Amino acid sequence: MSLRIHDTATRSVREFVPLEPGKASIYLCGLTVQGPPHIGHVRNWVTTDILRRWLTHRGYDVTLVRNVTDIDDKILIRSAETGEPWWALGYRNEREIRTAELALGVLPPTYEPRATGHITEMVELIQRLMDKGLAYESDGDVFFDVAALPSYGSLSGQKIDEMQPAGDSAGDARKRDPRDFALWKGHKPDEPSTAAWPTPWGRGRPGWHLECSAMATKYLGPTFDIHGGGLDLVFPHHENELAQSSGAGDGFARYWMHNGLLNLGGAKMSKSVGNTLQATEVVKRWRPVEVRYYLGASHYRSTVEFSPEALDEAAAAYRRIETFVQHAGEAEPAAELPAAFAEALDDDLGVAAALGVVHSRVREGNTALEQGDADAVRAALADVLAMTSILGINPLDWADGASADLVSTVDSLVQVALEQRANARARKDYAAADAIRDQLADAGVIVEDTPNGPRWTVKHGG
RNA sequence: GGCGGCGUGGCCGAGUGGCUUAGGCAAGGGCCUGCAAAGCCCUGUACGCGGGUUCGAUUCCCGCCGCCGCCUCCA
Repeated sequence: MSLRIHDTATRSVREFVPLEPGKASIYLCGLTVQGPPHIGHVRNWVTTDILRRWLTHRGYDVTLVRNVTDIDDKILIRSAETGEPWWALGYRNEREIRTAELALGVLPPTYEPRATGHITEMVELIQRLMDKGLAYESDGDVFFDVAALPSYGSLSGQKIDEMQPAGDSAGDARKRDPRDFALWKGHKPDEPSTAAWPTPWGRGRPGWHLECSAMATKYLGPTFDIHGGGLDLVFPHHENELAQSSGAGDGFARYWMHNGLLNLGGAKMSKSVGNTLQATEVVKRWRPVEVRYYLGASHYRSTVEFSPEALDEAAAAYRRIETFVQHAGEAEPAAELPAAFAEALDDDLGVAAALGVVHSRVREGNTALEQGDADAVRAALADVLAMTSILGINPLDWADGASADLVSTVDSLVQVALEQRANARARKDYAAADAIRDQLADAGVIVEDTPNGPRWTVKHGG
């Protein structure tokens, strides 16, 4: 079977057939860098990361573009409030993205373009829309003429006449229609002069939707495979992107993938609501790999109500896998994945079902371990490593970075203690034996007895 | 008002017109063990409510209730 993914535009699961054989192009809407990333954003990255790893495993050469919106109303407002230059604010938060991404094992995008670096492309796109009669200039601003594009609303299923006219911009007298949206915003006197660029229609800055159309097309071409983002972006953002690009004559995205939102306290985690949990904070309380397991474990299209208890459970589930890997010795990751695992991921990225397969193999591996069936242990381990690598949670990749020398040294020291403990146990002085074990535990070394003698591991925090 | 989604056993979370009806966490019992830990085995019989279709529905249809998202900046 081949990969099938849910496409918002058709509201159905469709077989993924790339534009070019052997290649997959993905555009993901990134952050507006008014603030640091929260774990709702991280969930989106983890989903995309798994998709990317899966496509790569399937033999596709993946190009992933995730933009940075580094100029927008909110950034300027925030800058005005704090006195920090808008661009400094943007760079600072952009660095936070990279930090969080790195911590969570999310592979960095192929390209990560900033909006302000693509003004030329945006102006060209506006010009094309103007030439087609789909955009008009009005008192320094340039708007998209929604009524001139009959297909407007097709992505989100919105009926244009049923839309609730609301919001500040709806009543803008410069618009021909309240639903028209800004492609370009004329410079206002109270805004910094650095936040304005020259255009045929005067100085100003780009509208949010325009940025993505321009950047996606620049790096992926007029038509590309997958456009991703959070469910909250379907309307108006993605609808407007589609209107701009298709209006200009580009094919644009062939599949629209939207991930469900992460809720906190019963409401969508968002900067506007203020119920955000910063990625850096979560990673302090749980190991990053555990957070990654948690965020990836439920289906990407479902809503997740964030809860510390659920994250604890996810962490326990991950540790079960990790413990097996630690006990199982060594093996090369399997060249071929278990069929059920592959089928689960092919079915619209069924990570939860795929994890079920991982845990089944772990149980089989543990049984083999108990029975001393080395071949079966190795086979199970090989499968587990291969599967967890696809999901970005291979315990070996997340192992603490102690050098081999250090491990060897600690092992020698622990062996000395274990010898004393063995002596104590031999003379049935269990109080002394347990004292040694407790002391090691205090030092972070967990000792477990097995039929083949004691083994030790370093305790994980959290 | 319009568009879309969700409600599964103590918890998280897949899934399916009937088949032994995922997986994890927690709980109880057992095995192993000096103890502990890890692990293995067993147990729990769930699908918001009310109708309908069907030989049979948690799964399809209708209604209702509850929750969430979008229609305004938001991954």
